[in-house]
Amino acid sequence: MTAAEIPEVVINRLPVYVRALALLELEHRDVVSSQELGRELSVTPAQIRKDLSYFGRFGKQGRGYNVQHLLDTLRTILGLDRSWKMALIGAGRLGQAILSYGGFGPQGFHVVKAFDSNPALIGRREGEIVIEDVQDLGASLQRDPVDIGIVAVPGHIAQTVIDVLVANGVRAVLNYAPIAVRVPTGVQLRQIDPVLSLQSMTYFLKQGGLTQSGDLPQLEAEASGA
Amino acid sequence: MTAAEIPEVVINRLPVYVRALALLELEHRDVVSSQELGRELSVTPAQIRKDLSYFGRFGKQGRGYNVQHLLDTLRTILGLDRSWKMALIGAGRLGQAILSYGGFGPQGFHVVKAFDSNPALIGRREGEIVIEDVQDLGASLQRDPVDIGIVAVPGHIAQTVIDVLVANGVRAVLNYAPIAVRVPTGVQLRQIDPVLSLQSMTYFLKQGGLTQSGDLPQLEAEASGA
DNA sequence: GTATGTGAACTCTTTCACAGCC
DNA sequence: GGCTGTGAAAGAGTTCACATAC
Repeated sequence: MTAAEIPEVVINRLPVYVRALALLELEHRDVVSSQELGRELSVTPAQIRKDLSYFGRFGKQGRGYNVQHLLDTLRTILGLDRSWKMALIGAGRLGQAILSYGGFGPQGFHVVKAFDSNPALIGRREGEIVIEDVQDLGASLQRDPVDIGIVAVPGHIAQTVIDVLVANGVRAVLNYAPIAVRVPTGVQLRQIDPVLSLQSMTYFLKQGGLTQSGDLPQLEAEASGA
Repeated sequence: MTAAEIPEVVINRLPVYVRALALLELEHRDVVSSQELGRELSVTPAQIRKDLSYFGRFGKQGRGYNVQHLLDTLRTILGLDRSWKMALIGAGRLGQAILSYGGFGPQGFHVVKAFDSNPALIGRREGEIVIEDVQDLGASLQRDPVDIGIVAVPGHIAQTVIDVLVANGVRAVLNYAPIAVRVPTGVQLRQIDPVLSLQSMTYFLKQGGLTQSGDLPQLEAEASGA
C-alpha cells in the first residue's frame, strides 16, 4: 500500500546506492553519511535521504547509515536477495556477447535458456546451455518459466518475440533491439540502446564552445557554506 | 540562446523521434500526425508537439508533419548530419563486441581508434584499426582527436581512463563500466549498464500479483472519447 | 557538534484544452 | 472535418531548512 506511491525514479536509483554500498562494504566501512554517498555518486545528500525515507528510517542522527544494514535492506527491497532466471532470445553476435558477459552471475542473474532461429546455431552448446529453436520459445517457457527475457534479435522481429514472451508469463524484458517496443501495463521494460545515447550527446557537442574551452571544466562546485 | 533553455529530457527524446521517422521514410510515408507518432512510440501526442515546439513550427494544421522535412530538421538539430569519430578504450571481450557491432556506422558513428593495456592485444588489427597501448591514449588523442570516448574497461580503471579522455579534449563519453563516474560540467556522459536495469526491474517483479494475473494485461487504453 | 528525516517551497515536466489554421 | 502550437493548469520530482536525535 505504501509501496504503490513510491516514485519510479526512486526505485531506479536504489541499485546505484546498492552498488556504492557494496564497494564500501568491501572496504569494511561501518558507517556512511548521505553527504559522503552523495559525493561519491554525484547526487545531493537530500535526495539520498528523501529516497531512503520512502522505505523507513535507516540512519542514526549525528552518525549516518550503517553500511551493512542499509545494503542488506536495499537488497531485500529490490529483490536482490534471491536469484533470477533469464531467457536470452537471439544468440547471434550480440547474444553471444551477452552470454559470455561475466557481470550478471555475481549479481544473481542467470541466463538459463537461449533461443535463435538460425539452424546453424540451434542445438549448439554455449557453456551450460543449449540453444533452442525460437519456434519453441512459448512451449519451453511453459515447461520451465523464467523471470526475465533478454531480447537480442534484429529490430523487425523484436516486437513479435516480446509478445511471445509476455504471452508466456514473462513480466520483465531487457531489450537490446534498437526499436521502440510496446508491452502491456504491468510488464517491465528497459532498453539498452547505445545509439540513442550517442545521438543525444551529439546535440551538446554541436553546441560547441559554450562549456568547452570557455569556462574551466570543474567538478560540481561544493558549496561548503552551510 | 533559445537553445540554452531547452530541457535535457526533450533532447533525449529527439533521437527516438528520429528513429521512428526514419522508419516512416522507408515506407515512403509523406505525412504523420503527432497522434500516430505517439501511438507508435507510446508517447502522448501533446508531448511530441510540445517537444517539437521548442525548435520551431514544423507541422501543418489539419495534416500533420512532413516526414522527410521533420526528419531532416531533427537530424540537423541533433548534429546527425555529419559523422563522429570515436575512440574505444578497452578491447577485451566487451570491447571486441562493440568493435564488431554493426549499428554505429550506418548512423554516422565510427570507432577510429582502440586502446588496451594487454600486451597480447596491443598491435593487433581489428578491421580497419590497430589496437594501441592505453599508455599512449593522451598522446594519440592530441595527434588525432576524436569526438567521443567509449569506455569498456574494468570498473576500477574507468575513472582514470575517463579523466585522461577529458584532459585530452573529449567532451562526450559512453561508459560501459559498471560504476558511477564523475565528469566535469560540460562533458556529456551516458551509462550503458544492463545490471542496473535488471536490478530495478526485480523490484516490480517482487511486488508480484499486483498487475500480474489479476487484471488483464492490456495495451495503454486508448481513450477514444475526445 | 553532526547528520537524519521530512514538511514546505520550489523547480521541472507533462498534460490539458482551445484558438488558429488547413 | 482534422491537427498543430501553446499558454495555463496540473502533476512530479528535487531541494531547502530545520526540528529532532545521537
